[in-house]
Amino acid sequence: MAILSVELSINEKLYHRNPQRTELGRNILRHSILLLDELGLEGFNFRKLAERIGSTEASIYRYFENKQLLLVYLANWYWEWMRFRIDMKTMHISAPKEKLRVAISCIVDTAKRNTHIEFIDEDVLHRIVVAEGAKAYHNKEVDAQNKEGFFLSYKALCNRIANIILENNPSFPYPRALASSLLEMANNHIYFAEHLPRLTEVREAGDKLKQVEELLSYFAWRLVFPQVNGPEQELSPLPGSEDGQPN
Amino acid sequence: MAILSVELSINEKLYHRNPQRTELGRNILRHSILLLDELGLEGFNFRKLAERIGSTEASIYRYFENKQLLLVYLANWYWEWMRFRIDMKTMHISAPKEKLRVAISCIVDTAKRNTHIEFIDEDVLHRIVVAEGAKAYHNKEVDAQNKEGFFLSYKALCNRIANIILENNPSFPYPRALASSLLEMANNHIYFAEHLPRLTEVREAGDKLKQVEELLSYFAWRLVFPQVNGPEQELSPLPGSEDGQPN
DNA sequence: GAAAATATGATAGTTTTGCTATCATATTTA
DNA sequence: TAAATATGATAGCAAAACTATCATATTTTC
Repeated sequence: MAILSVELSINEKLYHRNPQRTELGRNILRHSILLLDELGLEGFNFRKLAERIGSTEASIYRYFENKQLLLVYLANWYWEWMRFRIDMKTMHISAPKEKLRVAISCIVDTAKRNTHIEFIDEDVLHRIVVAEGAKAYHNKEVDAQNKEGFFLSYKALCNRIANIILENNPSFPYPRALASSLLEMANNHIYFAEHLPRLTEVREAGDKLKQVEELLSYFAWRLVFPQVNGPEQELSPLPGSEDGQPN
Repeated sequence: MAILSVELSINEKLYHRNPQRTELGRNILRHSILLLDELGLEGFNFRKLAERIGSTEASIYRYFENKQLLLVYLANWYWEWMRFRIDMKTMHISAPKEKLRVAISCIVDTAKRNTHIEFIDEDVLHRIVVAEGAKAYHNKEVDAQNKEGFFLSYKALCNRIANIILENNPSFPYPRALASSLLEMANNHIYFAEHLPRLTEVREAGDKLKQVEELLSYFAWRLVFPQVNGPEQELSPLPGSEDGQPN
């Protein structure tokens, strides 16, 4: 379990002052993650965050223009981190199928990290991305923000996964669409299992992340290799258990 | 082109006063859709809406508790409307494949309506659902709101589609997950094509909705009928055109 | 058709959010 | 040691997110 001191590179236009470089900045990152998790984006604001870390609103505004951009920053951090993990874990693999399997396990975040970054709680950040991530790009400023490169990390991540898909099937017609759909599905089904279980077969009980991984594998395999049935081992990931849940 | 005067039934807990029943209520619905489309959820508020329709903030609060619940109301309206369309258009069909094809065309909203409701601009509402729909359930109150039944329409819709999937393949292990994923994918890929085109193969040019329909069909067919290739006609919906778009 | 109930508008006010400005002081860097 | 930079303290403002009250329509009911 190494301590990663390498700074992830995040688009500089996302902040006024680089939060990874100062004590206050790292405090803002650490506690914004915790507070966003507690309150949700709508309940969260810079005043509460300042209070929590014993600083002032004005100081926080010196780092981030507003909470939406802080969210975009955190999302970028997550996307960069996921791409880094995928690269790390697929680098030495040559078999395309195994690469795809590993990528999917990174997407659902089951590929347990052997690295930690002191000021980012990755599990809590994962929850935030699951619950609030889509809000990073669902707003009226998307086009302007996209022009500034705020979503380059997401696109690079998507592209990385799309390439692995193409390595498996060079004539697959929708590599990017499948990649982005796998990314979105991972978040959605984790969220649905917890809050709107009627929208998915993934169950809160047991290892939810493992189930999501199986779901994504099932989809990816059937789509990318139309005649085959699954990532070597399983044929039908989930027994069609009659659900007893009412919600 | 009939005028539908039937009131869609929306969970009564979503409003204080039924907006479909009064002139002001219908004005709120009509103009909230237009204004949400213009400003996005974050830029939208009841003051601006009141100004737009020549009423007052207080009057609008007599109908809806806040803008988030108004959004949930509109989303419910959309879900109910989609389910109604699917039922209408599949009712007389007995072939499961054809049912699924029709359902998908309803999901992406290409199944052009032959009905209109005077105070709802369905095309604009569709844009709102695409851009803001996910915010209806991504908030800290989901669990409480779910308990109140605010998402019953979405679940019923998802269930409807899941049943059509099962009619096509009774042993398909993820009918609900596929149904909700198709619903989410429809919105996402329309949005991506417009704002983040690197995340999808769907192109802004040409008939975007038709392309999304082909994408969803491709996915659904490969998943539900693993040996077959598409909804009768096409084998490979999109030629792998090298993309010249930079975003 | 009068009385009662209900809906709207007008106005005002409260609290919270989102954000900017200024100044003093601490800390770092040159 | 001087200069630059970062933070904290404080203040303030405009807008958002409501709530309350009262007068006047309008509708409903008896």
